[in-house]
Amino acid sequence: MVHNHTPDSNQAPPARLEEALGVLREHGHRITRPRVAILEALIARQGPVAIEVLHQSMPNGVCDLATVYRCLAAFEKIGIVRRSYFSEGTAIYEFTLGGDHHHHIICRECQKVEALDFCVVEGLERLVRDRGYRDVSHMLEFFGVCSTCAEKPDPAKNP
Amino acid sequence: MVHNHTPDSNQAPPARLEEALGVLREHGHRITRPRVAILEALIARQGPVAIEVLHQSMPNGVCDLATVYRCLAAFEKIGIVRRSYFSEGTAIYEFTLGGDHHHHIICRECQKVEALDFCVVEGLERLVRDRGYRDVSHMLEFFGVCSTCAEKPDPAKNP
DNA sequence: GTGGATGCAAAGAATTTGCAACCAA
DNA sequence: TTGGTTGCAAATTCTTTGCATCCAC
Repeated sequence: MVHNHTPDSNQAPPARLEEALGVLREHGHRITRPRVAILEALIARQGPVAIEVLHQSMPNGVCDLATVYRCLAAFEKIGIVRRSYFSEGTAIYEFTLGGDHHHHIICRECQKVEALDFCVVEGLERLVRDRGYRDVSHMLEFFGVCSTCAEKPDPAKNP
Repeated sequence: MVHNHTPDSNQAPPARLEEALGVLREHGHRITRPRVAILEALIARQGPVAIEVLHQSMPNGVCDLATVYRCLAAFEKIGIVRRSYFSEGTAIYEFTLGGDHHHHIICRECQKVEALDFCVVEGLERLVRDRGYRDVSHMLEFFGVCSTCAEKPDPAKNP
């Protein structure tokens, strides 16, 4: 039920990067060092990430925070990433190319993300469509405190 | 499957207000004019509202915006309201007392929100708990373009 | 060479907080 | 009376934007 090692990829990372670069080209966007770095960080993360966290996970000084915001906004428009706003109010982005539709379990303490390979909700989208809605999509995420964090007395960030 | 008129109330509005005031007292909070006004506006709304919108819907000058933020945060702690962050990044609060757990359909164009009275996901939380997570919760929302917006050539904000 | 992209800094928007005055219990 | 609340304003945090410079094509 839960993937531990390759949470959300059906393709190897290099292939996913290539696919993303291809989509960028198709849309007339340029392939720049910051963009490649952002995509690599996104793919490496294998799940939803906050922009700030993504930026910090990138090689020192390879890219400005403002650029991360701009690129992710551009990536979203052409379907490379998905943006959402979990419970904390800060934007979260997730790489979407080449992966199955799935959901996550996010630890409230350490923010660790695990993917779940089931989705029982798709059938429900039909009900929403029957209601007259078009382009229906959904978002489902689980939150909790992972066993590792639950054992620690202090809420230290330690996956 | 979809409630159109009373999205999330099993009780009449006055009863809901009384229940909320009772919860406030139980937790040692005071009943003030701003708080009653906020609760009334929340109950009248019968669904999720953005804080700014809620504030504007209240009687002229009855309460400061900062107070709305503070009260809603307090209400959330004692279970009177639920906070979430749909797609726009601004916080949304919803009155929850006397209502069932449920989810929403949000129109991507006009942001109209309708409530759905089912939740098939709760059973799945068990799977997450079995995985070792504690304090498990989930978030599920549907997005789409409502029939009214789908008919309009321009994406004007018109529910 | 040229227009799209980036870095830096400043602007905006949303939310939180400090503090003195206020009022519900 | 008294500590919880509020209003107002300043401070934070997150995100967007202006503009000169830079670089991918």
